[in-house]
Amino acid sequence: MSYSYNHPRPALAVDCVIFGFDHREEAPELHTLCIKRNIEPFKGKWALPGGFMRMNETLDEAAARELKEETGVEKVYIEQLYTFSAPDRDPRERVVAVAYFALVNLEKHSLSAGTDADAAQWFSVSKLPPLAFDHKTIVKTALERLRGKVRYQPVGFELLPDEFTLSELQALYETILERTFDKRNFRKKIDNYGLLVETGGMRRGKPNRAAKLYRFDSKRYKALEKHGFIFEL
Amino acid sequence: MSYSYNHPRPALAVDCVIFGFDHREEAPELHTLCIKRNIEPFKGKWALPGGFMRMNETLDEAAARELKEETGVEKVYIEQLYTFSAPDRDPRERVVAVAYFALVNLEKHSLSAGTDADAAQWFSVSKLPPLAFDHKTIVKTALERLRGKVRYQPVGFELLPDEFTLSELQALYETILERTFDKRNFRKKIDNYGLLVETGGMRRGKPNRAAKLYRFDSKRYKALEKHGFIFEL
DNA sequence: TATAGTTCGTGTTAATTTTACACTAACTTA
DNA sequence: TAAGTTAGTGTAAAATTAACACGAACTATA
Repeated sequence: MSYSYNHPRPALAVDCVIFGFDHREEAPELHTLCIKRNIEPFKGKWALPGGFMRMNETLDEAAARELKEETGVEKVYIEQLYTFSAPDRDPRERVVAVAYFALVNLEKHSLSAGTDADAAQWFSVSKLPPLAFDHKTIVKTALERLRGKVRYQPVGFELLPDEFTLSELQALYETILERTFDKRNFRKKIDNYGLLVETGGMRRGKPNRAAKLYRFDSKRYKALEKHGFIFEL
Repeated sequence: MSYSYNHPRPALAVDCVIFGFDHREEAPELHTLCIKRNIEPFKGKWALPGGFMRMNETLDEAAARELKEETGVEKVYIEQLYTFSAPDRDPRERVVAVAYFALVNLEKHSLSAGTDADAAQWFSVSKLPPLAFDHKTIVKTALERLRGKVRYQPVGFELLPDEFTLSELQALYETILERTFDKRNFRKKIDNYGLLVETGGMRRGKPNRAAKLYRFDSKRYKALEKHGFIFEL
């Protein structure tokens, strides 16, 4: 058994992989929000936002807090990803990191003009800069989890604005899963689940036919989920 | 950013949910291996095997070590499950627990006659005794993960002996997923994947027709997996 | 104000996959 | 040798998925 409360202890940090998606891009991509470190170690390098857990908060709370403190992002979808514990992942001393991943609508959370571009920046996941610590591994793990998750849980909507078009939704799935879908078949499937509601609005502003706007009916999903319904794309 | 290495720190423990399955039972059930605590807190209560991470090992290593030390189980399938951090989950002081789940063949790991039944015992997951700390929550989380995982990754085989019959495999899936499968359809599907190899042996000893023995072809699975193949039940 | 350019929205058919379903074979025990 | 039990096998109907093309609606600009 050997429980003892007097072992030396690692520091315990949380790090957040924040995925953002901008449906307005022509060739949309997943993005991740990185922070430029202003202290050692890895001073000046890009890193995932994060920090140490406090003794009066849970890890979930610590992740949400760091997210807000470092990037202003709050009230978004966030879930625990994995705990990383390579003994040398921090060059100074032992730090175990509990990684989280968050999904945000990049449009809503695009960095305001006044923001110091040196402090925080979105990078497309295919063109990440070198990252501090083992953060590259963390991002990779988060991507794999997102790809797995998106197929059987409707989390993709978290990456879109509240109102979105079916084409935007399709582009999102095509981006994440790196494949294409047939437009009519995709719509048929989404339609059948009955999880989308027309808002009445239209997406205008582009030189082509306007598209209907929908929102995700999360109440209905929760109800269906209880009866064993499984979303699957 | 606010990285600092001088915060107060929680203790960091690992706990293991060990799932075992005995194909010889008439109404087979999933089991979990519990340890009786011989020190405070929760002295005398059942708990998941676990202990503190050491400064020179990873969490994976700590989990494997505790598993072996406390139950003798080694070289089995094990993966990180989730990190639990409720501030009051340990009545003494702050302890964050990284939970793992392991899958073992209960037959191979049944407690040898000499073992002190007071020290370690298998419980069917539907009849768990009260558990120390938040270990009940951990088991519940592990079960959910196992149910989700088993459907799209061939981990079920880890719960069976190296050689098993198709009926045993079917009973395993029916037990975990709490549903039944049609015998012919089940076999057809498994057959199509081409992941089972006849060993030539037969399961004898029961007063009925002997059944062919198979083993899981993990090499073939790994090869297929690389090309995007997804096992799905 | 007409035309070119672009995305939106829609239905049918064939192919594939999934489901439902029942009997004989093989072995053991009495 | 008969009774009891599990092993092993195929086919047809139903449901799901995949393939495929064109008119509608909107904007910009000629």
